[in-house]
Amino acid sequence: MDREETWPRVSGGRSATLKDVAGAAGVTTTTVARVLKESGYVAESTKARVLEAVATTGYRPNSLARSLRQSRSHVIGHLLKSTVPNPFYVEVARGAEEEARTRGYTILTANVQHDAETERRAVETFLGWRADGLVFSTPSDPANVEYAQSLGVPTAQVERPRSLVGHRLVVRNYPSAVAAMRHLVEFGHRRIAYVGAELLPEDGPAALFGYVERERFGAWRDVIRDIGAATEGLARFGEAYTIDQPTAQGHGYRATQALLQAADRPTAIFASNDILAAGALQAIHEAGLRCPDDISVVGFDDTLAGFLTPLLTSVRLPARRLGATAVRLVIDEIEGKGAPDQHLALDAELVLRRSTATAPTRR
Amino acid sequence: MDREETWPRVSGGRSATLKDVAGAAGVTTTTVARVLKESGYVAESTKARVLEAVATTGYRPNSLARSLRQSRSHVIGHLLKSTVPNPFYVEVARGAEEEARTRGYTILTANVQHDAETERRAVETFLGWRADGLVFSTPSDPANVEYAQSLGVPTAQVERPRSLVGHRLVVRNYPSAVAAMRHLVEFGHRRIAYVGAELLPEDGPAALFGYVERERFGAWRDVIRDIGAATEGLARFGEAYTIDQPTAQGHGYRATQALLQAADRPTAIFASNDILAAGALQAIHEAGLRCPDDISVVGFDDTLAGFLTPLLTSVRLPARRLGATAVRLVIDEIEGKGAPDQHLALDAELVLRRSTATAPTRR
DNA sequence: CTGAAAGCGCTAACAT
DNA sequence: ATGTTAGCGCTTTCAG
Repeated sequence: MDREETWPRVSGGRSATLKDVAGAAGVTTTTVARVLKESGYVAESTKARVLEAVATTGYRPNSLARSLRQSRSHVIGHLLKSTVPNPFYVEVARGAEEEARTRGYTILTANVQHDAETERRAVETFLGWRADGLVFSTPSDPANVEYAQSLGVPTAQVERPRSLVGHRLVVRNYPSAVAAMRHLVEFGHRRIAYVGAELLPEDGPAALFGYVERERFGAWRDVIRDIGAATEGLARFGEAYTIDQPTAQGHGYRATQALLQAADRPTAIFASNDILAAGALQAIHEAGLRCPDDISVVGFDDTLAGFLTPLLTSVRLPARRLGATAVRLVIDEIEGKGAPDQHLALDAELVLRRSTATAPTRR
Repeated sequence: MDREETWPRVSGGRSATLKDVAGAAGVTTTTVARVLKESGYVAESTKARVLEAVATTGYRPNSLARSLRQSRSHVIGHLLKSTVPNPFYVEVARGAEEEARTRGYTILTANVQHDAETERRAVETFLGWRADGLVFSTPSDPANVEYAQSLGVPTAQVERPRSLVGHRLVVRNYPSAVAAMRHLVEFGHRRIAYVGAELLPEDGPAALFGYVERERFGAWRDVIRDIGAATEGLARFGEAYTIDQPTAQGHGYRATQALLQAADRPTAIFASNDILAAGALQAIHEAGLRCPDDISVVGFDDTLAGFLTPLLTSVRLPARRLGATAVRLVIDEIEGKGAPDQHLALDAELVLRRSTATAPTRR
């Protein structure tokens, strides 16, 4: 009587079931279900009694039972290649979760590193939970996508598709990369280096996902050609997403170091992601040069840009929308609306900051 | 006969059940279950037949049905406050998933921003799926932790607990913060500024989670006192985890700007996280000064350190272990091993890089 | 407007 | 060494 507060619960520690609610309200489980789903005719008086019973018993629907009965889990499995530290994927995950929530779905996430085997196990786990759909951001092995798809489970591949089956969502890198290059050209730069990831062959298995690097590099090459400038020795390829743990230095740093030692060094660097650009800034600083006074730098992805010195001009990817759209396509397919195997391209956007400026006059 | 390959499946598109396997093997579901669980006696010959049937039908256990039947989902809900961009939480998530996987559990993740209401909804979702335990990294509202706990669901709070119930995992910030300060002192610094988050009152609701900032600040204050140096005007508090979107500038930048304008400016800055340190480096650069020649900087968390110029000396948090340990404590409690309400503290580690050097001789 | 009954796929106690 | 049976909590006909 004088107890402070008590959580509504069924005695015994187990949580209340429909039956408990029905018992408390003096009706059957069918009626309770009708009230909760707001479907079918229920007398106002019984409805009130049921609602009260729901409150006092602390009833919470059991998603397990519902999913089993309906053969529909309302679960979307999300395989995230969360290359640490990449805020891009965090944003993709957020977009995915928001979209899923508004549509009454739950997202199950698995952080897959670069590994095909871990990815396969994650797919198995998701299918074990009878996930209604799968989102790969991004896939490690096309076989895993095709496996799910062959089982009739809708899939979407985000940013770097590896298979032609299921939905594919890509980023239109080329226009914004061209914009970044033109931005440099407008500042009078003609000697612009490219520091990026290794290009993958246009045919063969890498054809699909290699488009990212090809578009970024293509923009560099095309603009350089347009202005009739030189390219020799100015394109440097290497491992783009990791940095050595002990030295904290990677391809961006080393490539820039090499570029700066050349007799005719570039006045600007176009890096194919922010991690590489960060390395470029470190090398520039160590060489006793200043960005953007001596050399301009643009990055890509806009992940680290706001934290670097100087603030980095970069291209922002539509991460959140990528995640949300992937989930939307998958749910639409699950629910029988919308065409399968859609292929969408989303736009990126150049964000101007402080790392670009007028090219220094010729030494 | 000449079909290339066919995915093992039961006709009709639905996935195979125990019954399908049993039918194919000419036994009952019980026997199949026994073979799959490797428990009880099964004749070698039947075992072989069953295994073959499993393969040809493409049987995959239904976790939904199993969980419902056992009243144990083997699911851990993980509420992640993924303040973008914070690789710390990504690492916590990885640690949690690895531990869960090795113990046969699945992690359900929800990215909760700073929001108590979103967190509450996520808890509801997890409980709807009958999660066996919950990990808060970190909680937004103590009521949500207490709610789960009151329902008999084991919880763990990571890094910044807000409630005294359930397991709590904290980081021992003080010793490594002192180490960072002593490192500066050994380089001859005496005028060391503190740039950090607002301190929270030691009593009241913030007492619990405010320890992080109090320990970091306390280390600064204690070492400064030990060496008998000045503190006036050298501690700057503000919003520590976000930066303005348009200007990409935050407290770290502005506080440092102010410190540098003072007549007797500090020779070193102790920032209470890497985001603040990044801002400090930006301000130092813009003021025409050089780090570490003119001014040294140390950060905390080691999230951005490897990407900054110069490479930042910072304190690394045991993120992965935090996630793994939280999951371990929760699972142990679920399985009835290990004490409830444990309170563990994990150590952090100073990582020396390039942003600290000998103090400049007095101007 | 409400109830009875079957069954989603699995497990576990109890036979045989 | 294998089978029978009941039931986890819910939804969904089908009756009334």
